[in-house]
Amino acid sequence: MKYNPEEVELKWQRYWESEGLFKTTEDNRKKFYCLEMFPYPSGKIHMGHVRNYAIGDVIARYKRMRGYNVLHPMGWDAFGLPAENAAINHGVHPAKWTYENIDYMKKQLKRMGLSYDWSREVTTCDPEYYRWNQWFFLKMYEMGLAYRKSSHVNWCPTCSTVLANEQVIDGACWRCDSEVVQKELEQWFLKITAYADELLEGCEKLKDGWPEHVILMQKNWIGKSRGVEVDFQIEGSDEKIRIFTTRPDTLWGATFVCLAPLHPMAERLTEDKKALEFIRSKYGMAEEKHGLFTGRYAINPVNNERIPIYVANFVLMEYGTGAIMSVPAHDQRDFEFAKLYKLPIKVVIQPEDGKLPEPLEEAYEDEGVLVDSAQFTGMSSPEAKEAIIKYLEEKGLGQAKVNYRLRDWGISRQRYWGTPIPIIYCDNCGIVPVPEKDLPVILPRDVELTGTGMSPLLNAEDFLYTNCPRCGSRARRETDTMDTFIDSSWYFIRYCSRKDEEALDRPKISYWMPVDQYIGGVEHAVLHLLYSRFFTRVLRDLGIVDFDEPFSNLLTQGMVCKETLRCPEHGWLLPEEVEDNKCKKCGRPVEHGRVEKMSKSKKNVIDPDYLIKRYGADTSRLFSLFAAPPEKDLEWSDRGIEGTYRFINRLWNLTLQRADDLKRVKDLPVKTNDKNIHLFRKTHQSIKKVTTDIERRFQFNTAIASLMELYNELSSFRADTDDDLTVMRFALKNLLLMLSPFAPHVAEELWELIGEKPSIFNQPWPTWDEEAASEQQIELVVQVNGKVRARIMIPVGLSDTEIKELALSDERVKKYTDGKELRKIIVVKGKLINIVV
RNA sequence: GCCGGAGUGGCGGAAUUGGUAGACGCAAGGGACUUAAAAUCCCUCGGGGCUUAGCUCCGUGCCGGUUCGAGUCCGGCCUCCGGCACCA
Repeated sequence: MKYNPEEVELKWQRYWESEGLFKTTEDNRKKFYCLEMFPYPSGKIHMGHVRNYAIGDVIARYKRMRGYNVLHPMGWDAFGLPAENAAINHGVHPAKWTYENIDYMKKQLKRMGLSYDWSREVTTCDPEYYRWNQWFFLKMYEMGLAYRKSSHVNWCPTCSTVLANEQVIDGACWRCDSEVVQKELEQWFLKITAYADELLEGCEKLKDGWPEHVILMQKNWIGKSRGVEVDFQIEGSDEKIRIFTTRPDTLWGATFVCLAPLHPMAERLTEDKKALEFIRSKYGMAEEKHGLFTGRYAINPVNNERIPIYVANFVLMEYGTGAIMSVPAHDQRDFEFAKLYKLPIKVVIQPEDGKLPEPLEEAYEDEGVLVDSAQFTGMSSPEAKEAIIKYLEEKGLGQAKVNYRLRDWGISRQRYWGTPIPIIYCDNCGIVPVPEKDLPVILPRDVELTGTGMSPLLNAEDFLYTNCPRCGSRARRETDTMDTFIDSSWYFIRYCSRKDEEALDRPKISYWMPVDQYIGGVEHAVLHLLYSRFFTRVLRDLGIVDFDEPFSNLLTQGMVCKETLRCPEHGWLLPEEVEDNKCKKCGRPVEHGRVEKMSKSKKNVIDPDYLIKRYGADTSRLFSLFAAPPEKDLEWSDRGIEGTYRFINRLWNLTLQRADDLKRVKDLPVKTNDKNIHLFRKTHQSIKKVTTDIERRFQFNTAIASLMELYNELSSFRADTDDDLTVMRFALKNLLLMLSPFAPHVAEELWELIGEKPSIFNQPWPTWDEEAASEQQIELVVQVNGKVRARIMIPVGLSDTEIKELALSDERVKKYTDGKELRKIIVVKGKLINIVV
């Protein structure tokens, strides 16, 4: 019988479903929560999903066999802009588009044979899901964590809508390419900065379970820095300018003060409003520096020097106090600004070894020794920082201060396809939160999506107008919807109970949470993970959860990449548009580009549907796990998947050939002999290798390699006696057990074929016997002066002296040692001996 | 610019704490089977040299160091990939 993946896979998928094998409930076993980042239902799954979910499924199935009660859910990150664009471009309602995509993608995931408990499926655009977004928002509003503030946003004048930062490409709108302007708009914010320090400190707890670089990115994003705020008196005024600096050791080198263009004092101090307007228009443009002298001076509080006050486009209003002291000698930005406007540059830090050149060619930003700094002259930078902060505090001139680069999270979106923000604006009562009993505030279906105006909800009158919950008079609803990152900030908690159960079931949450293993792309290393960590802490403060960190372990998988093909005339090409290395359309030679992340625009994609049809789910999964370790990028290879397919076929054919014999014989124990002991030992070695490879950072590629080795041993084994067959049965059973998390369907089928009862997933993971795995003889490597000169087989357990004697008496070794003085002999147990002459 | 990560055969990748570099797979070459092809199976497979059943030298981006011994540790460079990018 020929291996027919589709037949085998559908058979077992039906079996698993009818047995309810992956339905999970709480019990007294040790739990394991295995979670993969849920997809956006964009239409079809792509190879990145295949890889992500294959990795997660191996872990879930493996942990299950190790006796854990495994929670392995799946759902849909279903709100978002593409649905709205589909509506605008193709006239299909976002809801219809989204739910149809979900249907299709769910079929695809089921066809992959993933071990999900679908009864917990989450769909974020479902009112029963997003009502909780609204509930959390109301709670945060009560806690003072949600507030409304006017802020500057990216605005596309052509589309007349707000753009997220990632939708601004080189200062232009991603959709229509027109120049993006800054506009002031009232927006809702969540006070994530209230948790800045906690989120930073929490990184320590993640050290064991998260990749170092992700923790680092989180830390950088939070960006804690210690410094001091200092007041500079404005000459001829009672007012002071408060600046923030992390370099109080350079205070004596300040030669001017700069205000952010939007600093309230910039307006007051500047006469030339036109010039100020110009500087404001250059705000945030990193390429060029622009400044405007206000005509006023400030007094440096430490030396009473009179220094000019500028407005500068590079000074950020959002960070620190929105004003800085400028020390051009020791800050490159200030240096460039000083050069541009011919301002003095005053050196107050000298490097420990040597002297700075005069004139300076660039700022000296490193630490050093203070000069020309009154009583602090001669101190080192770190020591001076402390001393000067103390001095400023004592004199009442300044105060130590910690700043974060993390900003509060702006969650308002002028879009339709998202969670309505549950707020009502009443002319009498002002901002009124929607009462909890009125949740969910349902997103109306019947709206017109044109893509050019403001939020379509502004035209949905039934939605827009309501009565004020406080005074009953006619009032308006908030028409902005929430950032979709809200949806994904707590979905892992919703999975803890089934769809038809209570959403925030505390005992269930405390049983399953935190997530033991989270798996997803590194593109979410900052935002999604940070927001989830923030939400978890808010939920903790609400008494809903009893832990701080939602994800104990994180695996960030690499991208799936493929070579790009390009015709000089027709652009990117699909493989089938190429023949004999030439473009089919024009016959020009094809350029083989770099190996890049698969993307539709570059046409270097592989369609999972095609793969599964051609090779089956098992081969597709196995290859994506074998081709590279999970956290590294995976390079697609057509030949590679053929090889994986051949492996499964070989295993299939071998099992079928011997199935009758193997069914006939008993399981172990058996008396091993010189011939079959190799296979017996190899099996134990393989169990050890595969288990440690999975346990130790999920090295599935090498685990699969050892399964192939075991297969190779098995296929070259000639079973002559029943004892031989028993050993063979033992080897094959273990091979199938170990293969089952990787290629579940074929493992299940072959398991049944050799007379075992399904399901293989109710079997425990095999264990190895250290003694049975150890070799009787080892190959000893003999080095002379570090070079390999001989390899000799020796029995295990010899003493160092015996090993030395054996090594020194070897002819090949003698050649190098004869007549020479032995200086030192190093013996590495069980491996190697190095003779130094 | 700053902060990370990586660089190993023709290719994807192995190599546990410093201890046999190249596991496993792919490609390639040779052979068996076949009327033939595909599929399958077997053998070879980092490079050079020699007196070629063997022996020997070189070899993990480059230069240096530590060590009996370095792909692995240390210092300095080069290239590629990712993140942040005026955060004072």
